[in-house]
Amino acid sequence: MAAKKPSYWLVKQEPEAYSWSQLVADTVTAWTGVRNFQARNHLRAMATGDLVFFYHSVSEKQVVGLARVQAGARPDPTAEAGEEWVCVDLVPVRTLNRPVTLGAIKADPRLKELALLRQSRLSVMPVSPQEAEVLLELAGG
DNA sequence: GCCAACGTTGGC
DNA sequence: GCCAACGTTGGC
Repeated sequence: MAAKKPSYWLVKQEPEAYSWSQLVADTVTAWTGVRNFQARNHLRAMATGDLVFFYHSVSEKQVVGLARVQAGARPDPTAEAGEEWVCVDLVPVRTLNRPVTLGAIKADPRLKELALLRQSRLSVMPVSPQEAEVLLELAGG
């Protein structure tokens, strides 16, 4: 049976809280602490092998890396008992050749529907295959 | 530092 | 169930 094509996602984090370089150093991290229902639903929809753009918010405002979902959603160990938050395990794939800045994303009409622009506070969001292709192109391959 | 967007909380 | 108040996020 052929492997299912991976879906693409984007996660947002302030580099001061947890940076891409920290993920590279850790080699794997549990993406815990998401406390928003919409973001949680996106986490739940992630499958092993899906690819995840890593965006540094606030101080940098740029996509800096590409990660992969090592294991799909499982209960978030940092959640209070009785709550139903989930997390996924992310591993770094590679650092982008060139970071893709928020300005560059805004300037590209092909990315105008990107959830990052339309819902600035959402921290986990889907990226269409077409949008992923554009992001990778802007990142220099 | 400011402010807009938006999610949550609590009074009614 | 509505909505004002409040807290947080994140761009500028």
